[in-house]
Amino acid sequence: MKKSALFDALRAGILDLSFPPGSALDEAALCESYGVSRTPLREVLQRLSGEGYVMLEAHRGATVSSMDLPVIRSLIQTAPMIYAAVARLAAENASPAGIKTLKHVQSGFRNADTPTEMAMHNHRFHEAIGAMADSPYLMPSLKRLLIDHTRMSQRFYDARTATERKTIQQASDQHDAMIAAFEEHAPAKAVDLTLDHWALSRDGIERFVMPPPLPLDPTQEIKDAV
Amino acid sequence: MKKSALFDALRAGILDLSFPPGSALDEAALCESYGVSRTPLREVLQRLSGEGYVMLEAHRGATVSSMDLPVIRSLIQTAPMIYAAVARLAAENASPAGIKTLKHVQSGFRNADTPTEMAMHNHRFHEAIGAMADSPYLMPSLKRLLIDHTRMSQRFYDARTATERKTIQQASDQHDAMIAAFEEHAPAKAVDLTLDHWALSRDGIERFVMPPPLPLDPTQEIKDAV
DNA sequence: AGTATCGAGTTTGTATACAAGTTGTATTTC
DNA sequence: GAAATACAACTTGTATACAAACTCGATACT
Repeated sequence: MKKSALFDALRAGILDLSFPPGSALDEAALCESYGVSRTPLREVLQRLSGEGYVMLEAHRGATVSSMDLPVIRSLIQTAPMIYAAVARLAAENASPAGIKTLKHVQSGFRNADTPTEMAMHNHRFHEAIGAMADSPYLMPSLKRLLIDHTRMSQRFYDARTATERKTIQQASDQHDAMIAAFEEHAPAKAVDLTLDHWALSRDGIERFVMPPPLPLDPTQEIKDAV
Repeated sequence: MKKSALFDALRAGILDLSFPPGSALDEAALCESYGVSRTPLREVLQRLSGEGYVMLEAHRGATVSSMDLPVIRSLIQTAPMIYAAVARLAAENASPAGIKTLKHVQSGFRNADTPTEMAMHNHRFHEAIGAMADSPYLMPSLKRLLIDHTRMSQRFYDARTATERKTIQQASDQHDAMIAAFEEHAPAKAVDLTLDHWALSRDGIERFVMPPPLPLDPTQEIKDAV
């Protein structure tokens, strides 16, 4: 069980940006802090690489997958299509068991109180939709998508203004509506809701990519940037 | 380089069905025959598992991913959508370099003389389209799809009748037409051609899933089934 | 006779030692 | 003083030995 704990820890750390995109992962240090030897650690890194969390280059170690501009462009271009396709299948294949886990995850999402926790529950929510869609071929893309989407939405859930809090509430309501659409096997409705949900999320991504401009006073600027 | 050779060998063996779906892969035996120790072999298996070639269960070793009926249903349901999406992006993002490799792979496809070689070149052809589409989020699904599609199309390229040979010729012509559509940045055209191409392939899959009925004589039937 | 339990044998998982490769620094040369 | 090369330190890759888990057959019990 030690190995899976290590896997989950690294995965969570990458998703919540404690391991920043592009940063190098030191084998020795990770072995030390998780108390495993290099063999299982390396197997974990291989798995993480297979799922798109890290990049593995020969003789050069592991680095957290980057999130540069072309990647973000790709995400915005591809995400709605994949989410919509998954939603359609989920509505078609919805099972009582699937709906139940979905409701459970969603209640966890509603009760979350830190931005990171919200982002993680949102991740699980959409992963659960993928599981219900039950398509071994779409799942890999969905998972890949969710990695970057979750990383970018860290800012989304860090609500600072009343407007932002309202937006989050809106996203949560959309989750509920989506569950209802799945439950009544309404693919078209599920797709529409999913696209609305995506549109909402897009704004958060834009805030992540283009943060508010720094103050014009240079000394202030340096202080804020740290 | 030994490790990547091992990876390619296993990958090719799985795609051409020399390792049948569902069969177990013995670590010791593979180490023996490829002359590597278990550590790199296991890393290769991890990678293959990440890409969907094998299933890895704890304390239970690696098995070649199966191709049971639900999976095939999923494939038929999902494939056209993914292929179409990839084709659209490929047409939009087509680059001279991408077109060049596509033409190269296609000439290899035309000159292939065994069913396996044809299936492999077809695999590479569609992988090259995926590369040109340049979407890190669609690629994983495309690759997953191609694994099973290639395994199922082994029968497709094993032409026994004049009709079957004609069908293969038709598929090859479609490849050429698709390249042309990419080259002139015509997404709609590329999508249409891709869907036609898929329709053709579907018949081959049906022949794979539902082989011609066995003779009615029971003794004959048992002999053939072995 | 059927089922449950124990144990030998086999297979998988982990740790560690060693080999090979890469990076960065220092020294030498132009 | 700048550039190139060689060396040293460090990081990654591989082999092997050992530990843990599972399988399957034999024996005992219901």
